Amino acid sequence: MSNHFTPDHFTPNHFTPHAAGDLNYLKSLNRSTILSTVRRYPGLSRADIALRTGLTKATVGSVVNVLGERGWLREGELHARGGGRPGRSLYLDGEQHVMLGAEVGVKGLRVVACNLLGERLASQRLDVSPTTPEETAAVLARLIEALLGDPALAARPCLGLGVALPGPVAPQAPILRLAPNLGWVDVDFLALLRAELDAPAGVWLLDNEANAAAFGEFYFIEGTPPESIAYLSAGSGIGCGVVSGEHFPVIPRGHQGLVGEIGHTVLVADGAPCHCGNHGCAETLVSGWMLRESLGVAADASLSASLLARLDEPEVSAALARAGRALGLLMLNLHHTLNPSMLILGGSLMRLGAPLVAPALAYFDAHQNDLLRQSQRVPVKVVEDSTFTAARGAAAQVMARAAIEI
Amino acid sequence: MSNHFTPDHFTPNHFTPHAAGDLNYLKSLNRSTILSTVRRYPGLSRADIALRTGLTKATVGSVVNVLGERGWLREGELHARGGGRPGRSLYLDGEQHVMLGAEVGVKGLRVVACNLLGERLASQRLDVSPTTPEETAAVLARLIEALLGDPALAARPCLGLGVALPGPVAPQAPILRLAPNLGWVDVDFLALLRAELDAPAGVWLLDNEANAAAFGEFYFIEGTPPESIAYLSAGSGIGCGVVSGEHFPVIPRGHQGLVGEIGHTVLVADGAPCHCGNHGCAETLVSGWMLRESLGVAADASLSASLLARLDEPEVSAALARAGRALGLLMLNLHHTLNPSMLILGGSLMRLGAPLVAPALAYFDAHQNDLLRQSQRVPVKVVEDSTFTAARGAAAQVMARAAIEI
DNA sequence: AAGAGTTAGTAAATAGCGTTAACTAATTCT
DNA sequence: AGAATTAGTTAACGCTATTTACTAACTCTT
Repeated sequence: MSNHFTPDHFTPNHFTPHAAGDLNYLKSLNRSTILSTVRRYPGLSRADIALRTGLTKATVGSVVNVLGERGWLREGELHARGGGRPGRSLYLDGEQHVMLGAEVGVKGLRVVACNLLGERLASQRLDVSPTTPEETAAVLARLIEALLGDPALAARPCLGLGVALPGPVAPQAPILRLAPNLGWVDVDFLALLRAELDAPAGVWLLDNEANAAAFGEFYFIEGTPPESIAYLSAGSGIGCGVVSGEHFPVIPRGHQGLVGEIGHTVLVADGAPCHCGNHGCAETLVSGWMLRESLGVAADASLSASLLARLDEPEVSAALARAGRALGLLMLNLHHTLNPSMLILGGSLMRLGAPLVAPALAYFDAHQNDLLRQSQRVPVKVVEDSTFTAARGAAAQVMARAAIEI
Repeated sequence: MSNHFTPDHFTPNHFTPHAAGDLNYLKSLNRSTILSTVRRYPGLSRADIALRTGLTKATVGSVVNVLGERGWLREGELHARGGGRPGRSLYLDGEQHVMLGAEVGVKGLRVVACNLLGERLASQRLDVSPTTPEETAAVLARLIEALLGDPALAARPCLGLGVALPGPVAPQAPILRLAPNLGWVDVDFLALLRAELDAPAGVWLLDNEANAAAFGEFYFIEGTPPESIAYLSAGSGIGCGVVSGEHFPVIPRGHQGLVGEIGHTVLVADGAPCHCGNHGCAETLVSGWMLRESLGVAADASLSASLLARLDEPEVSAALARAGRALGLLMLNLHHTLNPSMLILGGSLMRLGAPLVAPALAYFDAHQNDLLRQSQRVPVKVVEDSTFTAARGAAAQVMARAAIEI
């Protein structure tokens, strides 16, 4: 029978049947659904899960017990609802498996190890700008080895490794297409990494930084899960990842992996030249590289620290306000094209804080049109420190994939 | 067991498991997969289908035979490939079932009846501008009754009725949210229609015009099926529908049904006022209503006929060229946000022909950036006459839904 | 304090799915 | 005419979730 879990790297959990299914598919579908129900609603009992998923108590019971034996679920306290026999609450087990996640950013490398709850167990960072893909893979490999040096961590079963890169990834194969801010083109980064590293068994995945971050924020979100989110990543460049799907979150990627490349939507016809070869892109109005160039911040200096120290210069504060309004406009356009039910702002530019973010939110609020006003204001969440967000998101993708391959 | 086929009106064929599945689900999944394989590749044999879907010959054979008995499939000629026993080719049966589709447009009403091949068996049109929702429903009901007056048509089993409207539809319920160009707000059009019409049994669906058109163009496309398409509908307003998914085409709608509302992306910060209550939207640069207003075409006159007759006026040809370039820019932005693998241009503005379309295509070609140049140019198809495109698309959605409910 | 009532969870029997393996059918090639 | 090859069907089989009946564990009532 055809395999629903072929390692299309880009569909770590894309459960939409792209093929027919057999009984194994059904089994895996239901096991994953149960697992995701516990992830989204920690503390449910077997009976609660049966009610929510539509499966019978018998099915849920047997699946839950298997997942318990394999270290994915643990039982917790008894419910106290009154009535009859109390249900036993179920949780993802944070003490067994781990996933590794890594990010290659324009300004540094990040590596994390997470448990099934998305909690960071350990992390490593190196604030150097990547050079060639080969050298970067070697450095990242050493960083991962350092992380796995912790014997407590190395003793846990590892589900795999996810890597996030600052550029679109081909939808058909785990290959970086183009990273304008690194100067990389068509890089098979996982192969380079594999040459340097044996370490984690399991799935190896590659994704765009914004997609990875979006996935992680959606997958491990606390409270009532939203239908979908968009993670707007504002750093050296501007990108955006979208995730939706309750049990099997999907990242739309499009034909060339360009879904959410809103930094290169043209806002000024024949405007200022952009790194991408076009003119008047959103990145020419708001982005790390544009602020750096226009305000003269050295490549090796911290953009946020430099600019926050110069806030009294009218030129600087005006530039940040202008960039903030452009960001607000991008947020509006995002809602008329990808229309998420929640917007998360992240990326290194968020460290600039209110001088950038306040004008963005104000513009966004002030320019809602009739279409948007028809329904409740879409919530916006700001992640001030997203140092490990993309790396953790890559780890989340590993978990999602592993969960359907159990 | 929970029902995977709950009439979420907006997921006529959204087969992504949003719930666990039982054996019925599996059965329906495979039956639909086989059906869609025949739709996409007419003339395959049972053995071909088995190879393509991964199902066994035994399963395919039994399912195909049932679908034949129920009037969905018919057998055709024998293959002539040499080798062993020739396979018998299979086709969707165009002689049995019909689906009805309707469109309420700013300039008129359209109704069609299609067979399973998407062929138009009959149609009706009425070139009047809709007034109130109630009156429009009554007029449309009479039009549908007129269509069903044909006894040959009325004798066929009908799968249902799909209706397309010029505005975003709520993702949770079949309700029109807002049609700026009709002045309608929160209209339950299917209920109004039901009050006037008993006629077709089966599924009743409601969708946005661009989504419906996109669905139909994708569902009934000839030749090698693309992974995804975007249908850019340029009429009184500018909208866009996206469809992807080989066996179970999905229309992303987003939280408020605003996916693809690119006509209201802001391209000029604080630009000209738009019907939507904002300023500087794409529709202020290219749209039927904007051309009408700026070039002084009466509301009851045909926009394309009027302007084509005035092409020698420099003001008119310059305005069309300007609008065309804006359309080209929108096409570019579309590729950096929704990134379809094929772009189809439709809508009433296409009747303007080369004076509008040529500048659009030229701009699109000339401004491809490095990201787009990384891969093959995305094909663009122009539908000159899209009178019945949306109505047929609505009918296609009915078929897709019916196919999983067999 | 004991029993009724209620809900959680388990166990065994059952119906239905796709697969497997063996078959028949229909063509071409030698 | 027979071997080889491919298409399609049939019956037995293993596995799935369900159904039905049961046991377990609590609260509430009397």
